[in-house]
Amino acid sequence: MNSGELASIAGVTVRALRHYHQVGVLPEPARSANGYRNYGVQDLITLLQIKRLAALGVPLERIPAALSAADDGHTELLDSLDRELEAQIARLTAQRDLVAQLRTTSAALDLPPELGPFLAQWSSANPSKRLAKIDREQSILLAHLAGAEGMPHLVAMFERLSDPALLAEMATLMARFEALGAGDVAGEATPSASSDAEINDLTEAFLTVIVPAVRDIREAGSPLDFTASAALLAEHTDQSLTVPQRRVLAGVDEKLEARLTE
Amino acid sequence: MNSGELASIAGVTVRALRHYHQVGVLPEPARSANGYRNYGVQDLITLLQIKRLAALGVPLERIPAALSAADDGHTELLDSLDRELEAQIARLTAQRDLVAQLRTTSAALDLPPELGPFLAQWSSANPSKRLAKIDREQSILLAHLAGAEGMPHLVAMFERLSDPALLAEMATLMARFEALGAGDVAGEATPSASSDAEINDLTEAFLTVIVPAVRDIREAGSPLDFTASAALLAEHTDQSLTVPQRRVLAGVDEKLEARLTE
DNA sequence: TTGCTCCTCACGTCACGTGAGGTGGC
DNA sequence: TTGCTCCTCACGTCACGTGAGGTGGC
Repeated sequence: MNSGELASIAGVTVRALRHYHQVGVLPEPARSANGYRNYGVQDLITLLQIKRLAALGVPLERIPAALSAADDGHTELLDSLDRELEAQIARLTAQRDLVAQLRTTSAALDLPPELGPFLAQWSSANPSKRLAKIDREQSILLAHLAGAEGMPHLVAMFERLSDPALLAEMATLMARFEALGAGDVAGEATPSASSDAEINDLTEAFLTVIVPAVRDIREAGSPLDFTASAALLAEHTDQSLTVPQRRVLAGVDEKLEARLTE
Repeated sequence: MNSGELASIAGVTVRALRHYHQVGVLPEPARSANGYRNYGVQDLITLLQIKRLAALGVPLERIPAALSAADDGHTELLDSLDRELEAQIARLTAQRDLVAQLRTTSAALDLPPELGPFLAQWSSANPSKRLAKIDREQSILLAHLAGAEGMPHLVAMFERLSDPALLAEMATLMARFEALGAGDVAGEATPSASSDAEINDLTEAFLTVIVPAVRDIREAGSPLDFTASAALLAEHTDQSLTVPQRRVLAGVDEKLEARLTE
């Protein structure tokens, strides 16, 4: 039997035979005068044994030991294979569940499925692509910073912010916000055309709308604390917003605490 | 943020960052004067997006396209991920079922689980290690040659051969067979001490015991046909048996057909 | 000076797949 | 001479892990 015959009888490729020789699970047979390998039945048997063990998930390296071991000494090997397979299946099943969840909610892939619906809702209420993107990126950051333990609390927060009345009010405010200095993104380049009056007005409007929600969230006693990551979050909004928009945000930030305790 | 900071915030290794740069999913950031990479929040966001898509099973190569695609254009991607995961889980589950089957029957790993119990039974009836090994190897060959379609018929054959009465008779015959020329394995080296009379006696005894079983198997109309592989199977027994043992087998082979039609 | 972080190669992983380039056999 | 099989390198796969060897920063 030469390589081709053995391979086709056993149902493997010739390259696989070579590989088995290389790693030492299948002994090199004698050669014919022309250099062709000359296999015997024993090689076929060994090859079939290799195939069977490999199909069970035994790594090639461990096959020689497994084959020469006493017939009943395989308990340990089978146990470890089973554990390994169980773990792999669990991982893949979790992945598939995630995929299924994303399919049913048809939300963005790059944020946690729990938050997807909120973001979808917000962006449909607020047609600005730019602001929607900022929201999504901010959510990605918040979700990661909150961690798995913080997720339920983050969800609770997002739920409060999705109050229909609040959303309705936010929609008009966001339109005004979007209109603020549209054009000069992330740079002091052109001094904005927006008047200080509009900036102040908008700041106050935001505060009015937001304060009750923030109050509720505070009172819920969420353990979430992003102060350690405030710099990161600030860097993000700074990069993404126009100068007048940043002024509004800064104003809201500055006055929020005072308004909350009023 | 330098590499170490970004990596620890995002929960990846620094080497992973380098890899993402190399394959182009994460842009190279600017460098500080000392050559250190200087990352920003955008890099963190991108990194978190990469982690999330990778966790879904999206290959790195496809991540940039997935991230820049329209939010709702992911149906196709999710479908293919789901199919892929389903197939993988099915494969692993089949493997695990196999492992479980081998654990409960605690049979040899290198033969099909369906045949394991028969071999275990035979080898316990016949304590010769050498003969048991030959049986096992022969079974491995037969199982492969029969293929998946032939397995049920092979099992039926093995079942018939496991008839308790037949096994009891075979046990004593196999002891005599094993005693035949023990010592000169697979070579004409020492002319065997076994008498021609014992060889003839044993041949006849085997025929008497085997003929009814073979008759039943023939009548069952099994579609199995190993004549195409007869040379392979013969090579195997020739290699594994002593000269007098081979004489017995040859005798059985020669006279079997005639006895069947008597 | 010591310890820590950063940097750039570059090989290893696992079981082969896939050419590249060359030589016997019918 | 042509087509087929065999042979030996040797690189590629996928997402990084793991040193090796060298240089700034506190």
